[in-house]
Amino acid sequence: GKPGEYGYTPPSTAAPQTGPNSGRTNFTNKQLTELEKEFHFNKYLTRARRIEIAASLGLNETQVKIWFQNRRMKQKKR
Amino acid sequence: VMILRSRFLDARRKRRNFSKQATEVLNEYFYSHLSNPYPSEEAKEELARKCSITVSQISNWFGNKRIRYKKNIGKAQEEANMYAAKAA
DNA sequence: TGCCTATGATTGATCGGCAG
DNA sequence: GCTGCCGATCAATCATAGGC
Repeated sequence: GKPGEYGYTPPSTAAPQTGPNSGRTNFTNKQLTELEKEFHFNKYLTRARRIEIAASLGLNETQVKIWFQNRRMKQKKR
Repeated sequence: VMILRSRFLDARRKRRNFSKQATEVLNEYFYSHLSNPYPSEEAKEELARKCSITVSQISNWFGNKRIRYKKNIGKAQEEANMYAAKAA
């Protein structure tokens, strides 16, 4: 979702490219387990490590990058 | 779909509704700032004290309220008028 | 007791702003 | 000029609470 000016936002009419929501990724349990394991080892990823993780889990770099970003924010919240 | 929701078995899922007084305070703030229902960090802290809940819970409440209000502008109008009258 | 709606929490992804 | 991160938010969804 995109944050923005408060007001009515018409539902997106974009056709789902793949799966229920083309926009939201549904990570598998295995992917989450591996990402979590990596996070406990390193809170930040280097470009090289990110590419490695993404490839091994069948995800793209952006998904891995965003996951770590959200994970850090989650940890900070508690 | 067999997506293991085991991760959702998080204890935090065992929520409890906020007190009626807390909801009153939150709704009063929301409807009196309807044109820009985004409380500052300071405002959130004050609301958190008044409602005896955490700042994160205040953020969650406003996040849910903003989205759900927009999806029901018509139905929520009644609630909006109620709090507008209360404010006046 | 069962079902449906209300509601708090979670999370992948986006937006604006800042730093390198 | 471009990329990553932070903080806040969005939007969809989950799971339970509450009402009938």
